[in-house]
Amino acid sequence: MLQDKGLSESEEAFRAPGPALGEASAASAAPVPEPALVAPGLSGAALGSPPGPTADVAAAAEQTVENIKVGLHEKELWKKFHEAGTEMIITKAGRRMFPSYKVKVTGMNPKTKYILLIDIVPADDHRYKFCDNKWMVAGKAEPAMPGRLYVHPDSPATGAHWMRQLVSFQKLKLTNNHLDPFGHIILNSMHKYQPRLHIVKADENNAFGSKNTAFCTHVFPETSFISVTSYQNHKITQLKIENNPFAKGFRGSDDSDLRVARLQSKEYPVISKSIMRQRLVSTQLSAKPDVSPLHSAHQAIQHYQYENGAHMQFAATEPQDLPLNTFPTQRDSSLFYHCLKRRDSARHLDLPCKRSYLEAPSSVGEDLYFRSPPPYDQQMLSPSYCSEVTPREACMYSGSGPEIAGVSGVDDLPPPPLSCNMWTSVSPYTNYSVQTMETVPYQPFPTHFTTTTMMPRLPPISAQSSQPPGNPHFSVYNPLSQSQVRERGPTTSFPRERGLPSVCERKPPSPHLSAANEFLYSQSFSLSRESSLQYHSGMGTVENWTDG
DNA sequence: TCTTCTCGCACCTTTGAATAGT
DNA sequence: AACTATTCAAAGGTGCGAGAAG
Repeated sequence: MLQDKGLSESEEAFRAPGPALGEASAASAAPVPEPALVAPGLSGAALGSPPGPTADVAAAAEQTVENIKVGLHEKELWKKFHEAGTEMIITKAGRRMFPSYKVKVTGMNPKTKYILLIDIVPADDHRYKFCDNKWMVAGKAEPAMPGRLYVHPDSPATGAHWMRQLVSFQKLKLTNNHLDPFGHIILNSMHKYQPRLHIVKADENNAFGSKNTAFCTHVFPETSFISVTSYQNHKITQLKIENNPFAKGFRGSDDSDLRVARLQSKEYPVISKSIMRQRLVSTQLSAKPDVSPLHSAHQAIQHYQYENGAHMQFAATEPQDLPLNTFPTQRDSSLFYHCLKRRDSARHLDLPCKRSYLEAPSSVGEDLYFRSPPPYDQQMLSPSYCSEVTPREACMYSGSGPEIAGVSGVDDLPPPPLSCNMWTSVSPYTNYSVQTMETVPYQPFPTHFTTTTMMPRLPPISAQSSQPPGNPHFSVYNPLSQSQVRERGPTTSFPRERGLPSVCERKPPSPHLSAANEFLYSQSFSLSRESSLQYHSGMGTVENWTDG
C-alpha cells in the first residue's frame, strides 16, 4: 500500500547511479539559508500573538523546520534549461513538466509528519512573446489563473519517509484549461512562472489552527519557466528531446547515424528535422549579422556536442540567446527559504494527519462538503479532493463551480468536477519579479493568490468578512484520485483525457480528508499572509507586504 | 497576415498482468 | 506452493505538423 508508482519512480530515480544522483547530492549540499535567513520577528509575540501553552513544542517544531534542507535533483539539467530559457508545454489535457521537479530533503525529524506541496506562481506581471530568437515582454500579464496546489501523493508522511528517497513531483501536470477538472495546475500561456516547494509540518503537535504549525518554502530560481502551447526556442526543444525518454522518438538520427557520428569523433553534427526547421525559422526571423552559415554551424556544433553527451555550450552564445536566464548563474540560486510558524488562528481541529495516512478512506456517508467562498465576480467554486486510497496520486486542492459543470456539457453531473486543488479567482499579480529578484523584493504570494482566498472557513485576505465560516457557499468535495477513478472505468460522456477520470466519477471526500484539506488551506493561508512579511530570499531585500 | 492554439498522429517509455521457469 | 524472470499488450508521455481561431 505504501508503494505506489510515484514512490517507485522516486526510489528508482534515487537509486539510479550516475549524474542524476550526483547532482542530487550536490544539490543537497548546496548552500542552504542559515537560520539567520529566517526572517526575525517570527515569534508569536512579534506578531502580536500571545505565547501559547505549547511554546516548547513550538520551539521544537520551528527548529525542525528550520533544519530542513532541500536540494534540487538534476540541478545541472535544470540549469541547462534555464540558461536557454525554460519553456513548459501546457495543454488542455495537462502536460507534465520536464525536467520534472524532484528534490532531496534532509534535516527533517524522522518521526514527524510533513506535507510536501508545490505551487506555481507568476514570476512577474508580463506577457511574453518569442521574437528574434529571444523572449520579449509583450504586454501586461493576463489575470492569474485559479491557483492550485499540487500536494505530493505521499503526504502526509514522516520525515524518515521523505528523506529516504528523492521526492518526485513528476506527475504534476500543467494546463491552460481554465476549467480544468483534473486538478492540474492552471497557467496562462506565454507567461513566466516560478514553482515553489512548501514543506508543512503536520504532526499531532501541530493541529489545524495551532499557533505553532511550522512550514517552510523553497524556491529554486532555475526552475522558473515560460509556459507555452508549443515550443518557441529550438534549444529548448532539443534539450527536451535529448533528455526526456518519452521524446526519444524525435531524436534527430537513428542509432546508425549516431553510431556513425560517434565513430567519426564528433566531427559531424547530428541534426534533427525539427532543429533544421526551427533553425530555418530562427534564421529568417533573425536579421542579425551573426545569423550566417557560420552561426548556424556553431549552433549545429552545439547541438552535436550535446547529442554526444558533451556539455551544451549555450552559455557561450550571444546574450540575446539567453533571454530567460533570469537568475544570474554566478549567484548561488540554490534556494530561497523561509521558515515560520502559524500563530493567527484560534481554531483547533483534528488534524487528518493525526491518523495514519494509510488509513482506509471513510465511507461516502461520512463525506463532508464545504464550499470555498465566492469572493469575486468570477469566482469558481469547486469541491476539492484529496485521495488517501491511492496516496501516490496527486492530491490537489481546487475549486470548481457551476461553470465547470455547465461547460462540461453534462447536465446531470453530480457535484461539479473536482480536482484536487483549491482555487479561487485571482487578482492581478502583485509585482514581484523573479527576474529582478536581486533588487526587487520577492513576494511569495500575490495578495490574492488563490491558495489563500480559497481557504475554506478562512476569510479571504481581501474580503475577510464576506463569507463567514459556515457560509453555505463553502463546500468541500473530495473526489477520487485519477487512478481510483480509472479503476472504476468510464461512466460518463464527459470529455476526458485518455485515461483520466470523468469528473462525475469522483466521490466526495471523507471527513478526515476534508480536515486535511482545511489544514493545508490554513497553511497556505499562513504562507500568503505571513511569508510576505517574513520571506527572506537570502540574497535580495526583504519587504513587508500587506494585504490589499 | 500573423500569432497562438488545438488536435491527431507516430514513436517511444512505462507499467502491470500473464506466463514460464526455478 | 512460492518466488523470480520474462514476455507482451495497454496505457500514457513526447514533439510534430497541419489546420483552426482570433
